[in-house]
Amino acid sequence: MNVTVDDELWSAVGDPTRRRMLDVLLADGGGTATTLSGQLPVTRQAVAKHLGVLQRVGLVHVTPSGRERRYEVDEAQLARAVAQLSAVGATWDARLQRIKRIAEAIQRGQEG
Amino acid sequence: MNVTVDDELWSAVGDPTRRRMLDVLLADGGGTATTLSGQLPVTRQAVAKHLGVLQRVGLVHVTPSGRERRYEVDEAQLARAVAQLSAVGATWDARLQRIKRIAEAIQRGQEG
DNA sequence: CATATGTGCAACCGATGGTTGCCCATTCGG
DNA sequence: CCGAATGGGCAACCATCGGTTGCACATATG
Repeated sequence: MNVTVDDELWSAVGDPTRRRMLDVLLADGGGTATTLSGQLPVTRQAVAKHLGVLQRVGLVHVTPSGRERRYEVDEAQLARAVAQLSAVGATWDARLQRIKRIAEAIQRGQEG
Repeated sequence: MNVTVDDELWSAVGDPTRRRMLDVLLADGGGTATTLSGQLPVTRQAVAKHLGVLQRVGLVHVTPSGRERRYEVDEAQLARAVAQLSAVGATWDARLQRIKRIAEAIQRGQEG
């Protein structure tokens, strides 16, 4: 019954800036720290740190080319992250449903 | 097409300890800072801070009774949080699907 | 009334997200 | 070929946050 989420993966997508970075990367099909920072309200260095985090958990992979380092989303890993999000959501949903059923049962008992 | 998630609500459920707290609260139907800290690997004070965060975003509400302060999950707000989680998941899913379709189209073009 | 128990508040610590500043590498133009 | 422009890495620094300890305060309870 434990939620048992991979906290690393979750906290990687837990940061708002990182979520937006993933968004931009998905929309543009990849990018560099510099191009990303141009589309986000943070500096290149901040973006670089986030890219490091995303890379460590495998959500992006990097391809050096000349003096650039192009980052792209690892689709399989992002799919895993999505699965975990919905797993937690499903767990809570189930508990809320159960509580609702119990509450209704109690009400029926009091009415009857 | 922006993800437009309520960052406050997301980051509230983004913390692993807070997720576990919500879990315990749902399982037990509520609790105090002291009872919660007994079921979690953190001190009462840490739990109290987290309860403050959860209360500020409306995920729990408190009922003072004597010297105790009993906290319970606000089911409607948790349902909202769940909805947001699945919304982000759905967005990413959709983008991954689109990328997949494009990739297949390119491959067909190269083959043909 | 005295003591045990539940909370709150404050100081402190380490990790993290963010910044600025500087230096190195590669590319590009005269 | 050499110098400027551009992309990137590294380090110092700051604020916030999750966590701790310590202490003071309020309320039950003997």
